[in-house]
Amino acid sequence: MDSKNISQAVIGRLPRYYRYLGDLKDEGVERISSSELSELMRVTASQIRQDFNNFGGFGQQGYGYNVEYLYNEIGNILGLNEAHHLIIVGAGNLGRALTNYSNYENRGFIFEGIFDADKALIGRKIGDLTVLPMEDLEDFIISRNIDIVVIAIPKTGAVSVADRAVKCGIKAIWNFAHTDLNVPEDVVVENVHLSDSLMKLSYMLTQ
Amino acid sequence: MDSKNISQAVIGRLPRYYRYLGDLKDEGVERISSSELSELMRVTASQIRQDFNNFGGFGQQGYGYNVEYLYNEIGNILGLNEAHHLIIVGAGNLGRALTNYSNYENRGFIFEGIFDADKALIGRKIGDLTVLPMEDLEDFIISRNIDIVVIAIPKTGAVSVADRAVKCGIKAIWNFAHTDLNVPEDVVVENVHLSDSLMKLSYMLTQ
DNA sequence: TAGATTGTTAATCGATTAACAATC
DNA sequence: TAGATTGTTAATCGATTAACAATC
Repeated sequence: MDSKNISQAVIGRLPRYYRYLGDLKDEGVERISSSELSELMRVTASQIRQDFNNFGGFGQQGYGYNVEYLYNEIGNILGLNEAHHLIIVGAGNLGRALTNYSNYENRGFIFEGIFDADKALIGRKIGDLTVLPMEDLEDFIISRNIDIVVIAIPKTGAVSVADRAVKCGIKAIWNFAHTDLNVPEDVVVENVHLSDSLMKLSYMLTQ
Repeated sequence: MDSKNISQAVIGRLPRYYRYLGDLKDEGVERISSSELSELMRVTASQIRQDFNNFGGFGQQGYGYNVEYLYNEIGNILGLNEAHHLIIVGAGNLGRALTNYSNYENRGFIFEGIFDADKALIGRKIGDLTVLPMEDLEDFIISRNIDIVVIAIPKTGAVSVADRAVKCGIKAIWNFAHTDLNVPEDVVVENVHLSDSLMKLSYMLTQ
């Protein structure tokens, strides 16, 4: 819960810890040592202990870590105890796929609306949501107190949508468009560049 | 084109260089210096030069880099000049979204088939493809010489699909399931764990 | 208490940045 | 030739691993 500067490397590993600890918890495992977890996750035990100690000690000498406690603590560090209000811009296949994330795994993420520029899609039901027109974006963000905007449209429209959302005071963008977004310092951007990922795969194949 | 060990950090940056160079090329820019590119991409010029020099010199003292030449070279390093044959397992929204990647940006990636366990989906058309039943997986991979399997199903089925595909000799897996896959050393796995990405976003929001 | 395992310091390794000689 | 900018070496910084004293 400390706010000293945690490196990106550490943060990037937290969700994976969270995933493994969740699985262990579901299997009814009560305690685990850094060396057991190390073997399971194929990382060094040193790294595990160092990572956890960035946030203060979660373990106990001679015993190890309590799985459920550690799971919850990491969840808190990740902010999963807080509710986040999202909208999706883009009601194509990708946007629709992402609406599923509200259900099971990530209960803290509440998808409040989905938008599209295509007149043919407006009014269509996608799960509990109804596709809204782009003109409603600003009003909706403000009235519903939206934190996070998911950009699931091609790069041509992405920059302008990001700008509009930023002007309304959103705090974060989950960006699936193949472009980088320039936003003010206090707005967080998490990019998912699928084509970059596919290129990395391609690179590894040529080796 | 060198095969000395290139670090993951460098490889991870190549697609981004490729993206920026592609844009510059499209804008008709002929040459660029590391310091100009540095400003554009917000990384250090030193890093750019170091990165490129992992693969031999692409530039010229006093001039900089030729945009088109550099773009093509990085494309070759990434293996984009070679054809890759893919199938998608999972014809849900995510699987459907991914079929689009064959079209525009990544011409080297040829999506040959899409599979699903859901009887209701089998036979349905998705773009040029027809949804095939899971029983056909092995025959299809072998007869069509498939390199890459895209796993776009929930984690419950993912491990067994990966195993079946590996047995047929596929070389790589693009994994969207929320689980790690254990595969032989010579099979490449590129994970896209969307929920991990969302958790990272959540973490950054709490800071 | 003895054994186990953490928390934490120190050592190593690798990646990034700075500097500059080579050269177009 | 002079100016510009790379390629590359050296310095710095940060992340990972190893080691061990603290302690449950």
